[in-house]
Amino acid sequence: MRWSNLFIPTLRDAPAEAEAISHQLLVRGGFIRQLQSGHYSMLPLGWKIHKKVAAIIREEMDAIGGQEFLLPAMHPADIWQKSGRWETMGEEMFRFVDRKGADQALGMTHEEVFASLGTEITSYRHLPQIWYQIQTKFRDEPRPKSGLLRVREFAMKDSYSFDLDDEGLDASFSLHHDAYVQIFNRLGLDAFPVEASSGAMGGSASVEFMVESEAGEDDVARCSSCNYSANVERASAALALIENRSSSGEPESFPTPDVRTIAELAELGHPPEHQIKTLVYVVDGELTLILLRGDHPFLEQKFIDITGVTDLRPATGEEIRSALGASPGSLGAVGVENLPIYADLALQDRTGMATGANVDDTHYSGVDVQRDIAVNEWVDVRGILEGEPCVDCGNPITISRCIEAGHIFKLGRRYAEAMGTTVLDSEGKSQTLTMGSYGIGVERAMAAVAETHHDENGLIWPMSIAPYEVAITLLKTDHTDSVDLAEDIYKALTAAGIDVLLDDREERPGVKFADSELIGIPLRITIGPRGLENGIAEVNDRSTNQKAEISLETVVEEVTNMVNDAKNESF
RNA sequence: CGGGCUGUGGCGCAGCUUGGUUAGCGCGUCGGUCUGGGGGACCGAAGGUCGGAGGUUCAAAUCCUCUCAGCCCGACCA
Repeated sequence: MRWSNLFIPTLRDAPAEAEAISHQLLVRGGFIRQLQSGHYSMLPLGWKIHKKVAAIIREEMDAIGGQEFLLPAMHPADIWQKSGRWETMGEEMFRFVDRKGADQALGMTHEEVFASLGTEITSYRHLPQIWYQIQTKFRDEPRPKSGLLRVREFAMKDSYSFDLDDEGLDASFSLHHDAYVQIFNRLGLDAFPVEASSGAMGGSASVEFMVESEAGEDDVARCSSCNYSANVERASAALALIENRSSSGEPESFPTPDVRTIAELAELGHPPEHQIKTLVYVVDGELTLILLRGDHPFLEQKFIDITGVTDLRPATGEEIRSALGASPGSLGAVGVENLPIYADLALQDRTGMATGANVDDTHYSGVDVQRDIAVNEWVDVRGILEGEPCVDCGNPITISRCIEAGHIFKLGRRYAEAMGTTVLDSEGKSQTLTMGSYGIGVERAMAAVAETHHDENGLIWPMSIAPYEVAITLLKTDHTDSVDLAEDIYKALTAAGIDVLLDDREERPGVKFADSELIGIPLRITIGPRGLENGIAEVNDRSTNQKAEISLETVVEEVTNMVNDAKNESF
């Protein structure tokens, strides 16, 4: 294409509201524009990348036997009511009523619809099936942010596997796992799999594909030496050994006026690791105590995943006072018998602990957890800390910020059961299918690439998804020989199947260089009188900043090879 | 939902405290001249309901009230 005919509205300054670097560069480069918070228009340049990302995903899904569908974005309420998610999805699902008075929703994901279609699989002989689509999802996010990273309307590749048994599901899951590795590799994303929480999707296991980036929203714990990696929402760590302090025969109360926090109690000679933190939550409507070591944060997601509760919120001050008779700061579980008590595993066998006495301004010391507290259930609900020992090998854990680029789930039979997705097995008996679901957000993948592939001059797209593979920068538009040469090279490269952008605008060279770097075209051929005289063209590599002077005789062939090499490199 | 910030041509901003000609500046855009290997110079021009509504006032971008939108932090989130 000729740049002079294209709509590529580049900006010198990023809009003030853009903070994430991917957001700034995608707007400045003329790839996207915001319509409203969380909704972006794809401009021609952005849409070209979008299509290339989607094409890679399609190739890899097809390669594992996936079949492409396209399902409606708008759903009747009843399929969501069948799975129970009409209620549980809450405000995140866009809902409205049509003219007939029927409840409608905009699809945030498609387990229900695909599982319904799956009822037409009638025999085990037709299994396994892998079905997918690349389609628009709508989610009323409480806070869209960072440009394309978290939006309310986006294209998602979502796929769904149907199998008879767990072995089949494992196989389908593993195929997706490998396909995802391949997809992210081809996108130029350094994504790694981590154990994840399944959240609202439910199911037995899930793996997220993470790309390390400050712009991300997840924290991932990784072992510095072995392969252990997990989202902190479910990560575990071994405990560094702590010597128990001795306990006397029974807890002793002592006055603690104005002591409200772990830190304040620590000043009185009770370090955080020798304290019990008592949290009061309302769990599915029931007031509940959750105990942790003083220095350990509580991770609600781990609690939800372990207990399977659906509704969890901190208790209010009044609720706490009426149940325990004291205010936060002096709470404890010693002697509490009428409330359920969950305790973190780190408190097991601990003695000589300090905790609130359920009397304002009073604490206990010498608490023996086993002896003095009626723990109903021991659970791993603490957030792990940087540097703690790995559960597998004992080496220190590091925690890093990541973008969740993909997430794959073993769903089990939950949705198939709700939708009646059954087949007859080899013995003629009806069996409910087991499902997996697997997602990649297309725009988020673009943003993740932008977030990790840029320099001070702009974006640096990998060859595999670059909007144009080669830019021809024509320095002097009134120099006939240059124009003719640029046209010839443009035609020859295009004929060789290369995506070429001919910058034939009547702009000064500096503007053209700056623009081609901003929009991140991987290779640039510079054509000008000076090179012409010497029979050479200058070829610049955007990622390495290397320049080569190549004879005009061979430049088409060499650039073609460079493009194809770069495309194959990431396979 | 809680906290903070911001809305003035396509983009970035000033003006607001202390109300007062025709609302400025840079970038970009259009026409022209000179230029031409890293966002060039000069001349000329177009483009603005100052987010919206109401109010105070002789007079409102500026003061008051309400409201809408956007961004950031938190909560929340496949």
